[in-house]
Amino acid sequence: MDKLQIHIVIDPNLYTKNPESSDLGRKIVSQSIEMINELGFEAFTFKKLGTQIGSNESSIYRYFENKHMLLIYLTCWYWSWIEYQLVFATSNLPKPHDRLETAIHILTRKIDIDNSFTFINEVLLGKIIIAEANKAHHTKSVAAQNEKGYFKTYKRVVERVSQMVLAVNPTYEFPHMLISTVIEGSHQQRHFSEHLPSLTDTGKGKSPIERFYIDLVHKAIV
Amino acid sequence: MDKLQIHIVIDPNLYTKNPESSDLGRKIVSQSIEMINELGFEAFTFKKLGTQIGSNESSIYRYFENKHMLLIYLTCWYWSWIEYQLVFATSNLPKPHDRLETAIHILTRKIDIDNSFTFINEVLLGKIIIAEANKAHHTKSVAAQNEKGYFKTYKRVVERVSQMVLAVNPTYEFPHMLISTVIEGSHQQRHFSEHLPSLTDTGKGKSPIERFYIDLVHKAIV
DNA sequence: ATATAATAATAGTAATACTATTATATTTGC
DNA sequence: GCAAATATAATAGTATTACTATTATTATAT
Repeated sequence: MDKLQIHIVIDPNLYTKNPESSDLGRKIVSQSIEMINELGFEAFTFKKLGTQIGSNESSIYRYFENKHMLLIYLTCWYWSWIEYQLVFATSNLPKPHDRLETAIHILTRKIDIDNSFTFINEVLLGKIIIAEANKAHHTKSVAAQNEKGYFKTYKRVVERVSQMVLAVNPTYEFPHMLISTVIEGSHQQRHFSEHLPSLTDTGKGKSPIERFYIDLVHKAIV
Repeated sequence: MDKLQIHIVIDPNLYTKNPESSDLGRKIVSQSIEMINELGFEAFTFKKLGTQIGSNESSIYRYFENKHMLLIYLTCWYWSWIEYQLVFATSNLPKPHDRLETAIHILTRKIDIDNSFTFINEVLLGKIIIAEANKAHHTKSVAAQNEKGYFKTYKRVVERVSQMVLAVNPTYEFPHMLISTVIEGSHQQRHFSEHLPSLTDTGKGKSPIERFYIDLVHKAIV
């Protein structure tokens, strides 16, 4: 059977020229994911990327204003992808409790490859989000203009799941804090479990991170 | 009455020359805190700092290998300071539950000035930790060598409070994840509440962040 | 008063993050 | 099939960064 081909639409403010519109553009995106993973975001440059994909630094600038915007583009893609999974996976669940548990599962689980999207390696992208995404948050200059556009998808994800929390318990006072804590926390835990295991309790049974957060949310809102 | 003067000792591996040993050194530390706040860590350079304190770029290099090490120094100072408060505030509390609640309070509360430490502005330093500290975590190059030294204090804080969790409930499975989630989460929430309020539930009553996390921990480990 | 250490001034380098200009392909419209 | 438009590549250049090295000056300690 044919694969379901879905298309994630990205806010045009995040790029100068749509990278999906050409071969070079797609190469820029897919190879940048690889390279940011290998080198880290600091050491990653458009010059190196150009060399890697057999193209020129200046050509990359026609797609993205700078490497920060590229990171924002990637982050935005990631959250749109998560949102899609969220909506898809919860669409047929009538019970609020099941819906919420499924949502938390999606937010906290280990990322797997999704063949619906050809030129993006979701596993590597997930690692970038975990390791580097706060750099997008915390850049003073970028903030002003792009905060709105960039955070739109992320906010929507938090909002959606917060609504699921309220569906389970309409009187719970802190749904947004709970969900953003879960999202950021689970990313942090995955990062720690690789680099600083003593800050986690990994190794305890299977999928401890998911179990921890599902348990946490459940107890919090009862 | 005289102020209690306490001295926070920092691992000598984190500096080339002890900044507390000279006037210039103290100026470097205190002014860097101001400047990183104003400019953000990216835009902050030793050259600018030198100009600001009427000294030379190259003189600053005699104290810190580079600006990343300075950030690590500051972060380390911060966690040592938190640890000191933690130990101090819980020292006379016999009941495990009170000890834990006090600890969570210290980890999540808004930072206030502490006159025991003359040349460091804790409020601004706290903002730096919230806004910029993950940059210290997530730099691939720095990681290898300095992770150990740098994370020592942070880990100790997590470990201490995790022990308090276990004192309340010895069977709780995820004490480290819980505490590191609380620490990172509360920082994130303070950042969001200033810049992206829709990701939080600020405005709901007084000290919502503290209340949220105290409630969360309490329910989690019951 | 001299030796030692700390700081400041100056200069220089390699790399980064771009911008601008021009040349060369490639696509598309007619 | 050819001109016009567009996309890409090559080259060069600039300001800034993150340093290092060298030398000069100042303060301090003995």
